[in-house]
This record gives sequence, C-alpha cells and structure tokens, in this order.
Amino acid sequence: MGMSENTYSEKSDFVDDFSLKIEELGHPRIYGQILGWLLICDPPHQSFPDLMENLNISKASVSNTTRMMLERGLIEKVRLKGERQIYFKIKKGALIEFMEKQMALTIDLQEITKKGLELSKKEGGIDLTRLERIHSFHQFLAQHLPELIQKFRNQHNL
Amino acid sequence: MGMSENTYSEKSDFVDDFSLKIEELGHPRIYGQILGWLLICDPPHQSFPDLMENLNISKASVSNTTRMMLERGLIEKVRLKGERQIYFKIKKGALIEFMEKQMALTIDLQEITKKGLELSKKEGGIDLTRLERIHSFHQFLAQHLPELIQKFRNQHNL
DNA sequence: TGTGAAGTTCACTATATTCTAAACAAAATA
DNA sequence: TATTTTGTTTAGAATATAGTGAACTTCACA
Repeated sequence: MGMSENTYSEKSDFVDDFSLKIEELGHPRIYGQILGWLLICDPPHQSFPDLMENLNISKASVSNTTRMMLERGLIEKVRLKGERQIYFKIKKGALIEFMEKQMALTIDLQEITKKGLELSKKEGGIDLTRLERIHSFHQFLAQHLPELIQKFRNQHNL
Repeated sequence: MGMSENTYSEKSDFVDDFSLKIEELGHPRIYGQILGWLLICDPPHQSFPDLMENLNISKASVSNTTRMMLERGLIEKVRLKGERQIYFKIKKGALIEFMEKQMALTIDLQEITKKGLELSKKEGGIDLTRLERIHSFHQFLAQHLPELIQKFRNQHNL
C-alpha cells in the first residue's frame, strides 16, 4: 500500500484519498469529494460557492450531487438566519449508515447464494460445495455483522 | 427489495442477480457473470466455449477477463489429460478472500480518516467531531472484523 | 515441418457515466 | 413590477469502460 504514514499537508490530499476510496467502493467520485470536504471544512456547513471553489466543480454538479445525497440522507440543508444561501452539512451518523449499507450489500449475497443453492439441489447431480462454502460465509456475516455494529453504537451512544 | 423468496428457475437468473450485486460492489459485471456461472455450472470446470455459449460473451472477453481473474487469484486453470483445451474453475476459498478484501477497503478508511484528523488538529480551530465519529467507527471495524472472519475460518477449517 | 485447434492481442465500436454550460425558474429585494 | 441573487434542469460534450471482430501467435500432433 503506497499510503504514507504522515499527516496530510493539504486538505485536498485528504479529499483525494477519501474520494478515491469511496470510488473503489462503487460510488461516484464526486460523492467522496463532497463527503470528504464536508468532513474537514471550516465551518462544517458549506455553500454552493464554497463547494464549487474548493472542489473545482460546477454549480450544476453541486446541485445534482447534493440532491442525490439529500435523498439518500447523507447530508442536510442548513439555513442561516438573514442569509439567502443554502448551506450543506454532513448529517450526523450518516457516514456510519453509509458504510453499514455497504456491508449490507455483502449480506444480500446470502439471500442470492441461498436461492442458487436451492436451484442446484433441485436440479440434482451438481457439485454443491462451491456454493455452500460462500453461502455459509455470507450467512455467518449476516448473522454477526449487525450485532457487531450494534455493539459499536452502544459504546458510542449512536 | 424486489427479491423473490423463491428458488430460481433458471441458472441465468442466479447469474444475473449475482453479477448485479458484484457490480454494485464496484467490480465489472462480467466478473460476476463468470464467477456466478462457475459457482453453479456442471461440471465445475468450464472451457472457453462453455463460457462463451452460456454467458453470451466473446472469446476475447473470456480471454481478457479470465486473465485478470487468474492474476487476482479468483479462478484457476485446469488441464484434463488428453484434452487440449484449458478449463477454468473457482479457486477454493477465493470468493471468501474476495469479500474479505471488499471489507478491507472499508478498513482502509481508518487510516485515511486518521490522517485527516491529524491534519485538522494541526490546523486548529476545526470542529473534529464529524471526523472523530467516522474514524472511531472504522477503527472499531479494523479491530473486530479480522477476528470475526478468523472465527468463521476456524469453524469451517479454512 | 506443416496443419489446424486453441488462445491472445489490439484497434475499434458501443455504451455508460460524469460533468458542464447555458437556459430557465423562483424568490427576495429594490 | 423590475432586478438581482440563488438554485434547478437538461441537452450534450468529454471521458472512461466494456466488449467485440479479426488478425496474430502458439503449440500439439500428424
């Protein structure tokens, strides 16, 4: 892993690394850019021009992406008294839910492999060990991941 | 979730669901197609023409994709005595490793958020609670996920 | 060595995605 | 009501990716 042990010297370095990793998880890069920036910006709420200037993205990108992120509950709008502009900030706990969903995808495979197994059994004569192995893994995760995450929530009052 | 509770009636249904989910995890769809097929095919090893016909993909796609999958250790070549053709089969335990890596990505974020935190502290005056929350989550996962998976391996002698 | 079967490579097409510019809408203020 | 500020929409450009056909290579075996 080419990942340095040092602290970042620029906020943009953090945003880059963060967004690349979010992209690797299967999401648009701009998601990670906005999320990453909203994690380290000052103040925690940011306007359209704030996002446009700091991330070098267009107004339309800000509009479209924030709309999607609002729908998915990742961020929320903030209105400041006496100000016309909308500000956006990370919704509390949203990133944890985001990662939780990420892992739930893995768990979906439990259901899929289960049905695949039933098909293979119905058909007969098919070697089941391949599917059984991966299915039992997902079954195990489906069983234990939620309680592991719950344990974290309890520890941190979330 | 539009996922039926029934068993699939066609192998292609399983392959479709499986490959769509793999795609959602950020991988090329054809990965999921080949992996899914290799999980339920009979026999477990498949030739070039087998894959081309059952998945409706070209010879070139089989060649390119299997090369990548071999490099990443997902599948392996099988040679049958007296046969010139190469066969491919799922490498034992490969899918579990694949999913493990998937979760390790999530853990990479522990390192990234840690460095982001250090930057924010160095800069001073920045609200740290946002990053601290997500970092502690990843730290928690980085600590507990490996041992959870190890527990599975122990239970199943893998 | 010649032949044909098996697999690889690569340039290109098709497709999907991302992002933007620019026109448009809404709403506050003058 | 006219003007300005703020945000939305949408058609299309730019880019990336996936997938293919066809030429090419390799190699077993006659």
